Formats: sequence, structure tokens, C-alpha cells
Amino acid sequence: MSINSNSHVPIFRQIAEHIRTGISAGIYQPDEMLPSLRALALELVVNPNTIQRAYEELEREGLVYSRRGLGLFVARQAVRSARSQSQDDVEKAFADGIRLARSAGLPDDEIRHVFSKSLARKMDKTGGKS
Amino acid sequence: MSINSNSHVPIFRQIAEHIRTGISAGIYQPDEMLPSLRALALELVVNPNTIQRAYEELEREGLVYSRRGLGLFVARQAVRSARSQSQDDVEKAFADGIRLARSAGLPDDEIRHVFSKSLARKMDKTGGKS
Amino acid sequence: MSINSNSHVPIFRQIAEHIRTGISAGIYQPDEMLPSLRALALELVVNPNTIQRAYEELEREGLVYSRRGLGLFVARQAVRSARSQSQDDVEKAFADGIRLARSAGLPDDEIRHVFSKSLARKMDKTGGKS
Amino acid sequence: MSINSNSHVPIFRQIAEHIRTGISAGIYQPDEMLPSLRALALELVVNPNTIQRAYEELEREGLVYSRRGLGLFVARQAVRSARSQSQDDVEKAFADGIRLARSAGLPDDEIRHVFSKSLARKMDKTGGKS
DNA sequence: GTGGTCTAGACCACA
DNA sequence: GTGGTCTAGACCACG
Repeated sequence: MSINSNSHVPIFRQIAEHIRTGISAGIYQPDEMLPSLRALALELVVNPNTIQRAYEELEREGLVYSRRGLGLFVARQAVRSARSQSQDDVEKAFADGIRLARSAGLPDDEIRHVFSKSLARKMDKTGGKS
Repeated sequence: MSINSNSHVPIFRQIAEHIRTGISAGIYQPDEMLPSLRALALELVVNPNTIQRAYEELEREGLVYSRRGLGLFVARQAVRSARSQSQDDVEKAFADGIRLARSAGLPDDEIRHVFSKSLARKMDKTGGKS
Repeated sequence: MSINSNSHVPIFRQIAEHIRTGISAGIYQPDEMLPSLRALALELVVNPNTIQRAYEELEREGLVYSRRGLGLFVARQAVRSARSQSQDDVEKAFADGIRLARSAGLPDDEIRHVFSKSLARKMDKTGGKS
Repeated sequence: MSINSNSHVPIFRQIAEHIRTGISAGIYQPDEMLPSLRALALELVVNPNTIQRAYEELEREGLVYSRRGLGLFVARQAVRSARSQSQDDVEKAFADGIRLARSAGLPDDEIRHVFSKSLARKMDKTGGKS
């Protein structure tokens, strides 16, 4: 898990997304304990408060539940939620691109072409919008 | 030209995008003068500083050049630049969505499907707080 | 507006509740700007971050919307939301009391009696559960 | 006796409440010995420290007294105390709800209505994360 | 040890 | 000036 502290996307949101992805991909199983605030803070070299904020967001989304004195745990229904949440994010990104393309006057065929080109270009470390 | 002050996209960026689009579409011709800071600020009812910032962004991109005491003018090579710039933005948005989708474990077929769905959904108030 | 920093209810939640109440009661009108983070922080003698957290909660609930560089504003549909939110809180408190009463073996008639007694005793500064 | 470890009510407080209820209902008689720390900890599958904390709370309230080396015993005046303590808690919860309702501008009639609604809704999984 | 809240103070993005 | 994020460090409640 890596953090891009130059991105305009807040660190705590990047962390939340990472964990969301992890749950969605089955790396964290339901009722399994997540890394503790302090542990993860040390690992990612960020302030524990920042981790806390990420976990807060996930708890609000119902993906995890916290037990004070014990730790944070993956919720039962988390996998479904995480997946739909991830898909929403994807759709939002696509919608944004489509909006941009349209306002630049590109016809739908052209837009589809650009997309296919992007999809073909696999795994090329596209970084954040720094 | 309209500004959505509820969007989370900064106003100065919305303005810059509008002008970029205008250049790309031929509404503003090379060596034509752009509206003055004050004029545009009055028209859009925004702070002149905000217009200034938008113009700075365009100047940095080489789309416009300023003549002290005269105003801002569309650069000769602007049309090409504007188009490639727009396309870059589009590609970046798509690449971002694809990255998200892949890290959530979606296969390419599924990604393409999600995209098609987004593309089909035409112009339905996409200006929301993106 | 007063804060009880001895209560077990977090300060930021107390503040959020106060403002929620204010919106519900019409003290803050739709599209009106709320006190700025720093202004309210000075007034209540708490850290701006704490105010920020309260405002964040309200924004999540859809009661207010923020415009960076401008301020926070009351949402249009806020009055309805605030009222239903307040009512939820009330119901939760009552449900809690009823649960306690039942586990102590009080019959419903008796519970109703205790409640009426509480309701009769007006405005007696009952403070938080310090 | 059952513990809801998902509730936001601390476990030690749940235990204390259970015992208080038991005393109030006559399940534990004056001068009768309560289960030992270890026994109860094993039965409820919680940390002995947590039981200890619950017992401390009861001792502070004067409901039980400890005899070094022997165990904890129900105090003579415990039944009365437990009942009044329970009733206090109930009243406090009600007062809290009433305060909230009033500050939101609900008239007393409406408050009474909300309460009746809560009272009617019987025992439907009220153990949620209160 | 765990999570939760708060303060102080800094820096950024935006209008 | 506004809101938003982050760090450092403290203290509390809980198990």
C-alpha cells in the first residue's frame, strides 16, 4: 500500500480507498481485525489522526465497525458494499471524462475510441492527478 | 458561458475549461482578444481574482499571451494545444477510472460495460458536485 | 450557545446538535451563511478543528453545503432534514429510557407515569450526563 | 445474562446494569454472594478487568460490599437503592429526550405522541448500537 | 494494548 | 478572508 502525498486527493481518502479495495478483493475477511491505528500509521508514515479519519469514513459507509479497546473489524455485509462503492467511484471517473470530452466537442465514437486506447494501455503507473 | 458554483470543481478551473473549449471550437480565433478581466468578472458575477487565475492557467498552458496594457490574446498554436490538452484531460479521467476498476478486481469486459453504461446516460445533470 | 465540556457527548457533536436545532427552529435560514470556523471557534473557545468536525457532520447529513473560500451555507432542504433528524434523536433517547425501565421490571403504566412526571417538570437545566 | 458486544454501551456498564436489575428484581438477595470475578468472566467470555470495573461501579453506588478474601455481597439496602438508581436512569433518559424535543421546538403534545409511539414499539431489537 | 476526542499550530486551495 | 488537510502530542475510555 503506497501513499501519494503530492496528489490532490487527500491522504485519508487514499487510505480509505486502499482498504475499501482490499475488502472488495477479499484481502480482509469479514470479522477480521484491521491493522490498528498506530500500526498502520507507523507503516504508512502518517499521523494516526489521518488513519483515524480514513477508518471513520469506512465506518460511516458501514464497511467496518469499531470496538473500543479491541480494534476495527470488517463488517459482514462489507464485501457487497465495498464493491458497489468502488463501482460508483469508477462510474464517476468515467462520467467526468465523458463530460470533458463532450464539452470539447468529441463525438461519441471518438470518445469510445479514446477509452479503448486507455484500456489497452495496461498497467502503466498513471499516478494521481498530482 | 455558465458557472456552477455548487460544483466542487473550482470556479477558476471551470472558466479556464470553458475558454479552452471555446478556442478548441473556434469561437475564439487566433490573435483575437479575450474579454477583459473586469468585463468577464462582471458578466459571470465572480471575483476578478478568480478570472485572473483562470487566465494565468491558460497562459501557463501557452493557449493565450498577454500584451501589457492591451489585453489577452489567443495564441496562434492555441487550437492544436487546446485540443490535445482537452484530450489529455479526458484520457487522464479514463485512466483513473480504469485504475480504480482494476484494483477492485473488475475484468476488462466488465470495465468496458460500465463505461458503455456511462456513455449511454446522456447529459443528465452531470454538473453535480463531482 | 453553550458547551458542556464535561459531558460524555463529544464537543463537536454538541455543536452540531446546536446548529441542527437552530436550523430546525428557523434561526438559520436556507442559503444563509453560518458563522465561519474561526469565528465560531473564538466564540465557543474551542479549537477550529473541533468546529470543522461539527460542520463536517452537518454537511454529511445534507444540512449545510460548503464553498471553499466563501463559507458554509444552510441547504435548501435543511429544515425538513433537521426536523426529522432531531426527532430521531428524541426517539432514541426515549427508547433508551424505556429499555432501561423495562429491564428494571416496570410495567408500561408505571413507565408512562414516570415520563409524565418528567414532562411536567419544565425547564430545569438538566445538564448532560456528565 | 447476555452481553451485546456490538452495542456502543460499554460492556462493563451492561454488566453492572444486569446485576442492578437482578438485585432490584430479587434474583440476588441481601447478603448473598455474587459470582466471583473469574467465574463471571468465564461465563460471559469477557476480560476479568471488565467484570472488575462493573463491580467497582456497583460498589461505588453502595449496592454491594466486598469482604476481602471472601467475595462480593449484596448490601442490605441494595434493593431500594437499585430501584431508585434504575428509576433515576430512566428519568435522566426521558429528561434528555424532552430537552432535545423542546429545543427543536416540538410542543408538549407532540412530545407525548412521540413517546407513546416509542412505548408501543415493543422490544424490537432495541439492543442496536445505541 | 485498542479506538476516540481535543488542542495547537502549520500549510494549502480558493474567492 | 473562507474552508480543508495534516502533524504532533496529549488525555480519556475501554478491555
